[in-house]
Amino acid sequence: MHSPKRVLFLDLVLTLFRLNGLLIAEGDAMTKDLGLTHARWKVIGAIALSNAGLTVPGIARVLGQSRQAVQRITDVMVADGILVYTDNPKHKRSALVTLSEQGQDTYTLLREVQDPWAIENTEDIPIEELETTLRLIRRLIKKFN
Amino acid sequence: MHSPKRVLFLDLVLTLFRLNGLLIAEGDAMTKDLGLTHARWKVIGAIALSNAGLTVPGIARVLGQSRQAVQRITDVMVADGILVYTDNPKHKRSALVTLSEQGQDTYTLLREVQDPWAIENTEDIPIEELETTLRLIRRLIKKFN
DNA sequence: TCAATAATGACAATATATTGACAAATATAT
DNA sequence: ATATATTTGTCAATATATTGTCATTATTGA
Repeated sequence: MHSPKRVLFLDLVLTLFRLNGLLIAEGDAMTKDLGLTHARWKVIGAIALSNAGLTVPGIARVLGQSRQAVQRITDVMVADGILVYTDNPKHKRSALVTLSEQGQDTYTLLREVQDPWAIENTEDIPIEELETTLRLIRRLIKKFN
Repeated sequence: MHSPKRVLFLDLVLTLFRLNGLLIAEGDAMTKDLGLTHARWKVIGAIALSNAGLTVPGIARVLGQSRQAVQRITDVMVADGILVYTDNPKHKRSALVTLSEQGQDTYTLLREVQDPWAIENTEDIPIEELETTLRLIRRLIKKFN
């Protein structure tokens, strides 16, 4: 029994792996001069895109990574003065991770390269397709959570 | 100036990172009993989905990874008897990576869990949305290649 | 309320991946 | 053809990520 949907989906999964790698490479190239690595700009991006504050495990969930991996990199970034652990009213031990002043400066610089990049690469893509894709990705995330 | 497309895209990127992690977790859970890790089933999947043969750098390109990382894991898998390096008529040094008999058996077992998984998780998703998404992802890959 | 369950920080061991470098093979352009 | 650029295998150093464990804190359900 042939199921084109099955093949489509497995193809999509493989393609997502590939895009994931390419996006990381794009980001690394983009942030080379800012002294960032993908482990770092991912964390900064996750914090920046969050409305409420994020804890270390929260960042890990957003990024689809283990909390230990995120903890490791946030510890280094706090030591480097890019991030700050701030009191979390909802949890005694699990601090909120926020951008320090220096971190905000870094984020500003990041935006200066990231925004044109985002605009340039979506120029020829209809907004409806972006929305359909984002909705589908979110739907899959919900399944796998 | 607000650009909803820019935000949409950055959101999509972050969401893709997350799905990437969840897909790896899904695959690892699915293949736990087969003695596979994501580094391994990704390689098997890439080979299986390729029509022509794949070299180590070819697999790396498909997976969006460094060729060195793939070389490392294929070396181990060859030592374990899952993969075989076979003559590449098009290149003197760069062998084609193929499944051994044992590797094909493993792939059969993989399919037995992967297929139902793929079917189950696309049941409620219209094929048009899958196609739109796959097309968009491919379009992005082309940009970043 | 309070017992059971889940989430979290911390630490360690291991696996996986990137980056850089070099020589050999291949592809490209002129 | 042939010089130039790219690709590839290999090795090494380093960065990043996962997995497992345990004590502590939060959350949930009865």
